[in-house]
Amino acid sequence: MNAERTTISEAGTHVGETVQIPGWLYNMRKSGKIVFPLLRDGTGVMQCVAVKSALPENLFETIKNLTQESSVIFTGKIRADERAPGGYEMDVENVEVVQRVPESDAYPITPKEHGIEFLMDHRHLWLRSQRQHAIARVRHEVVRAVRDYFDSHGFTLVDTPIFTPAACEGTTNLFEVNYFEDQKAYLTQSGQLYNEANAMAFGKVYCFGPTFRAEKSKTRRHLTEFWMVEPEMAYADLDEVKRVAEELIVFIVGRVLELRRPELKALERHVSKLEAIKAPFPRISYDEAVKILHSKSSEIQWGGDFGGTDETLLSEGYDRPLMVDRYPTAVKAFYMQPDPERPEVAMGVDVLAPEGYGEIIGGGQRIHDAALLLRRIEEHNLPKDAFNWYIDLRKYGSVPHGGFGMGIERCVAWLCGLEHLREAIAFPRMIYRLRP
RNA sequence: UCCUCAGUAGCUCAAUGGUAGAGCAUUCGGCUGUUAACCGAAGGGUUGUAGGUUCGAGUCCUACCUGAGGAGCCA
Repeated sequence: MNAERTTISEAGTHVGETVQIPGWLYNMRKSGKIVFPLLRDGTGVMQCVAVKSALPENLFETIKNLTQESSVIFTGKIRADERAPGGYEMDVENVEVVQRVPESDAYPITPKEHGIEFLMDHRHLWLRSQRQHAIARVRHEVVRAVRDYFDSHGFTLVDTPIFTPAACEGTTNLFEVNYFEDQKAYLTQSGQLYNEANAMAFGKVYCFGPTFRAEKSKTRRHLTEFWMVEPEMAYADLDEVKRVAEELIVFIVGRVLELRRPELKALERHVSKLEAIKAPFPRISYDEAVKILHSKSSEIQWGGDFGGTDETLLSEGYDRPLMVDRYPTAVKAFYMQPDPERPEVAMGVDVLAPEGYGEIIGGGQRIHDAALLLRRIEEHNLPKDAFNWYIDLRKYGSVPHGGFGMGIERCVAWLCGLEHLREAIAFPRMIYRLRP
């Protein structure tokens, strides 16, 4: 039989034709002399129909005795049917069983409920479920939108190293690795410092890759390995950083709404919440944020950083991402440009996603004055020698510049309405989970 | 590192200190339009580990292990 091979997503273009679809058995409902195998092929799930009277005896028995997640190649005629969830069904004419999962070692993830521990232990199989499939496709769309946005706005992709000789910020939250016999290296927690060098070479750059934080955080908002996109722009001030961050988010949300509606529906995401994401985003200062928090009976003191609850309290008053700028210089990184009119606050901005999803973007304007940068490095007790190259950037044609980092998983979790970041990446790495 | 909660059948969960049970999954039987299909039957257990209290512990106590949620820290 030489039927044309196709996919479930393309089945609608083959109505009336006999085609071949390779995939896996997702589930099967049986009713005596008629069975309904659900075929999954990575592009979708399609209900097939096998009728005993229309098939050779042994073929019908083969189909009827298939087990969940067995790999199969179904051949049959595509038919539009209102009763089918996807709109199309296949009347099965033949099946090639590539590998039949034995009953003695049945597929562990059944169509019923499972606990998170079990599912995380079987993450390599859990990815086959429709929900995980939808999340992965939204993530793909987010990544594609990020790249399209920067690629079409004059940014050059210049990726930064994963191995770094020293910390960008503190040293306590870095993963240390042996670098041959006598050296230590650290896994990057941000490409920003190198990004600044790249920005002085190319004007506008971005890097996009995994970052690592050895913080012992055990919450739904933390991973030890996550993906971050970081743009950096020469001749950009804080307002420009905020403008780009806003434009990027609006672009991403628009793309996901345009191309991933079926996935959002599968995730039961309230699309109206995402349709509200339009420029301009509300912009408030840290000072105002503290006042708002006090009015909501938070006990935050001026000078402290926001906790998870504070971020939720702040964002709940808005239907779109909230930009908070001018944090106390003391709680921010050493390279943050102080406000010339109020040196006690820094020209940094955090973007808090709505619905309590917290900080998805952090960034700001960097110090461009060599003397000030040197002073900050000393104040933070950082090893000056390690930063000589970074200080060079202020010696040879220094310009005001800035950028930000956006956490991909937090962005995906927000767009998908996930309760936990661990579902936003295929194989999450968390403090107490390194497998599978 | 700290706080809270939880570990019972392959999975999700019940079980007043007194004979360990149900649903799903699996196997067998029934059903030609099912939508997490349904109906009937069967098999399936060292109750996370080690101690302790008790006539008797899944249940109470101690320690440890594993996991979950949170705090601090952070995207």
